[in-house]
Amino acid sequence: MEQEILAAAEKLFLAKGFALTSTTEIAREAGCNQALVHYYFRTKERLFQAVFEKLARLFVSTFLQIDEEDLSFEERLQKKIEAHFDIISANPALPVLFFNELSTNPQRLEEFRSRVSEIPSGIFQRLREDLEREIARGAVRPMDVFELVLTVVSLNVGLFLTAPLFKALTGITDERFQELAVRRKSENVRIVLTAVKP
Amino acid sequence: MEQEILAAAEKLFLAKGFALTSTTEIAREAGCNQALVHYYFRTKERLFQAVFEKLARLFVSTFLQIDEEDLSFEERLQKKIEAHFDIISANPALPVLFFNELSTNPQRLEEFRSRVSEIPSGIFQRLREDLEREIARGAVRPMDVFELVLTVVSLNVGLFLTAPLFKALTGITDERFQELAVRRKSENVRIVLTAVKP
DNA sequence: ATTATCTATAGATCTATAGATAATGC
DNA sequence: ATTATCTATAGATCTATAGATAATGC
Repeated sequence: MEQEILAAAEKLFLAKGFALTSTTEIAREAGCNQALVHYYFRTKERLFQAVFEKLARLFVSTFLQIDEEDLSFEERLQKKIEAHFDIISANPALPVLFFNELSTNPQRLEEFRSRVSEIPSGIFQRLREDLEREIARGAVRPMDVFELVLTVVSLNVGLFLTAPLFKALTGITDERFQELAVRRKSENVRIVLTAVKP
Repeated sequence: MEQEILAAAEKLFLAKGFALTSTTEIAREAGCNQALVHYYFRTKERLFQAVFEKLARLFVSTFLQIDEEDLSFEERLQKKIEAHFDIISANPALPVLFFNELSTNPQRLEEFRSRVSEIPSGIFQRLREDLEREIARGAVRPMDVFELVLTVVSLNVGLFLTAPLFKALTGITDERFQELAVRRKSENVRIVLTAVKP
C-alpha cells in the first residue's frame, strides 16, 4: 500500500503540482483512507520530497550514463541528448513540475541544493573533460559545459513544456504528436551538434 | 487601489503561482483588506485571469512586433529573438507561471485557447511567409514555422527556467548572472541562425 | 506484540459574501 | 446616490493526529 500511495502521489503531483493535490485525493487514488498517507509519510511535504527526489534523480541522471569509451565525442554527445529526450518524453509532465516546484518554493530549492551539491560536478565532470579536449584540438568552439548542457536541456524540455498549449491550439492527436516528437529529437541533436562546431 | 491589487497579485502570482497565493496575502501586499480584492475582481480566478492575460499577451506578442520592411530575413529574425529574450529577461518568472498554470489546469488552458484562437495564425503569418520565401530560394532549410518558433522559445526560456536552480547551485551573484544572460542572448541568436541554414 | 488500516475530529486556512461605514461625485 | 473600503463570518477545504480495530509475525 505504501507503494500504491507513492505511485498515486507521483501521478497526481505530476498532473497538478504540489499545492493543488490534496492528501485526501492521493488516498482516493491509491485506494485507502487519508490517514494512511500520513501514517507512512507523516507530512504531505515529506511525501512530495520522496516523489520529487526520485523524479529529479531521473531527470538529472541522464548525463551520467552512457560512458562508452569507444565512441567519438559527437556520438557520445548525441547519445546523451537522445537519452535525455527519451526520459522526458516518457515523463512529459516532469519538466513543469521540476521547474515550478523549485522556482516557487525557496525552501524546497535549498533542500534540493543541499542534497545534490556533490552530484553536479560528478555528472558533468566527464562531459567537461571531453569538451575541453575537443576544444583544445580545435574540433569544438570554446564554451563552458554549462552552456552546452543548458542548450540541450532547453531544447529537449521545450517541446514538452509547450505541448499542452500546442495540443490545445492545434488539436493534434497524440499519435501525430508522438511522430512529431521523434522528429524533434533528431532535430535537437542536429541543432546541438551544429552549434558546437567552431 | 484596483491597480495596487493588480500589481500585488501579479507580483505574488509570479513568485508563488496561483495555488500558493491567497487573496489575504494579495490584500496585505496591496495595502487593503481581503474583501476589497473580491469587491473588484469577484473571484481569485478572475483576478488571476486578468493578470495572466496581460502577461501572456506580453509573452506571445513579441513575434508580432518588428515588421520593419527594410531588413533582411536574418536581421529580422535576430531582432525577434532578441525582443523575445528581453521580455523574458525583464519578467524572468513568467515562463514558469505560464507553462505551469496552463499545464496543471485544463480549464485554464481551454479558457486561454478560446481567447487567443485567432491570434497565432496572425502572429506567425508574417514569419511564415518570410520563412517560405527563404526556403523557396534555398537560403533556409525546409522547416515549419512552429519548429522555428519552438527552437527560439525553448532556448530563450531555458535560461530563466533553470536560473533559480543554477543560482542556488553556483551561488552566482545577480550581476554576474546578468552578464551571463547578455552573452546567452547572442548565443541563442547564433544557434538559431546557424540552425536554419540549409 | 507489532504493524497496518480505519473512523473521527481538532485546528488552521482560505474564499466569498453580507452588511456597516466612509469617501466621492453630482 | 454611488462607489470604495472595512469588519465579521459562513462554509468549505485540507492537514495532521488521536484512538479504535483489524491483520500479521513471532
